[in-house]
Amino acid sequence: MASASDKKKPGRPSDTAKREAIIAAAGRRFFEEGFAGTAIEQVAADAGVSKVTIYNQFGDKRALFTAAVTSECEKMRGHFSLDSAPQGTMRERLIDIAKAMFAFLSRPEMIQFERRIAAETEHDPAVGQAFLEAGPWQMKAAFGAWLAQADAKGELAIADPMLAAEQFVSMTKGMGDLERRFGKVPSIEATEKRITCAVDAFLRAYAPA
Amino acid sequence: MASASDKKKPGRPSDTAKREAIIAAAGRRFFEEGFAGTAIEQVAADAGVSKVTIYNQFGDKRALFTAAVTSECEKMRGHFSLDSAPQGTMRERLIDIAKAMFAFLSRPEMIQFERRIAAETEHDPAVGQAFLEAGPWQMKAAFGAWLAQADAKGELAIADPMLAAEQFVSMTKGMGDLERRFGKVPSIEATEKRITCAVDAFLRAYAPA
DNA sequence: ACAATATTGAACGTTGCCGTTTAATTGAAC
DNA sequence: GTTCAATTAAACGGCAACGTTCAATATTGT
Repeated sequence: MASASDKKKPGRPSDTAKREAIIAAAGRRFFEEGFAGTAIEQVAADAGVSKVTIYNQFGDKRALFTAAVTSECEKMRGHFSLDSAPQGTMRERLIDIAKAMFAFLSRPEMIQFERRIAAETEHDPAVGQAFLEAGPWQMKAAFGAWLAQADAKGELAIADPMLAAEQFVSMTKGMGDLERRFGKVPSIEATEKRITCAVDAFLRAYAPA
Repeated sequence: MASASDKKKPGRPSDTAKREAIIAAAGRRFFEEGFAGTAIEQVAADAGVSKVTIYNQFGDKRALFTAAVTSECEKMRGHFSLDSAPQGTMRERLIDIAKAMFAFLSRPEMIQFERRIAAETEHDPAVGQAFLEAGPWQMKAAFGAWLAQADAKGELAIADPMLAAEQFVSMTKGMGDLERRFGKVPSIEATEKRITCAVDAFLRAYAPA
């Protein structure tokens, strides 16, 4: 039986390459200039596309925005993995994980993206929800499971892994990402120190008996 | 000798009450709708003032924005104090402080303000800098001093109080303020548990020998 | 009273931008 | 080649908003 997707529409098909170019250009503009500050004609120019094509494919400025957001969220989904460095002592492994996390989270594009999503959440809560599900919550679940496994193996003594995961991530970030969000780039040394001290504090708090 | 401020300009003086009303209205609009999304005529209407008055007093839309930001930062400056509950055990005191901090930081106006400042920092780094100095950095210094005092009295064993202050604040916030920034309001119970567990972890990590 | 400045309401020019329309072209499928 | 739909450039209507100008009025110091 032929499914609905088998129905080949007659005529010229829409150019998917252009569609992707549009979404990419829209993301760049939206996450840099904001929603109200972005002109669709500028997006069209960036994508090398006519403005009418955008309206034909997305219909609306807000629809284009949500398309850009969901695209970015999909790119983010599962982008962070914990398979880095399963070797070494627990302290070394935690430091590696913390470094990878911090590096992933403090990329300029990520900071930019978070800023805009947060600002836009006020008018469209669904945007914030989508981001939370695609990013932070997935990361928390993955790392929480990792900690639960460490607890089961007796390498750590953690009663509530999900909460400990939050504490760990929060401590490694410290005020670092906050400062970044407000324009100050922390030095390498400060970041290193922050991470190692956070790991040490975490280990003192959750060392097995 | 007469200073420059003694020079009284002839003619009608500018109405300071109106000026404050303008700044207040501008803050409300800017921090709710964003810079690009705010219409000066709307600000004028909110403040019960003519649009020309705004341009006479501030000259520019961006100047009005920075005036609103600095005003808000001044209101924030020193608004948070640590004199709450100097009684009780260390655990009780820390819990009280953490609750006060979290309550202060997760007020809707504060979340809104942070969102907009972060978004605007991209185009005007001075805005982010001003916010950091008026808010987070002052708070960190105050609480760091508090921890150093506790260390001196032997109630805690903290080598680097400033860094420990970051860790404490970060843990008590956990993902709470992040979720708030993206639209999810955490439940009272979750917040309470997060705070007490953070305090306990902090005490395990920094208990005196 | 007078001079000097503030404030106001209204209107204006300009710009930017959303969303639509039109006519013409291009490209794929049959 | 025909047919159907996507794409394009250009132009338009309309709207919102910035910033300015102007004449009239209000408010203060001398």
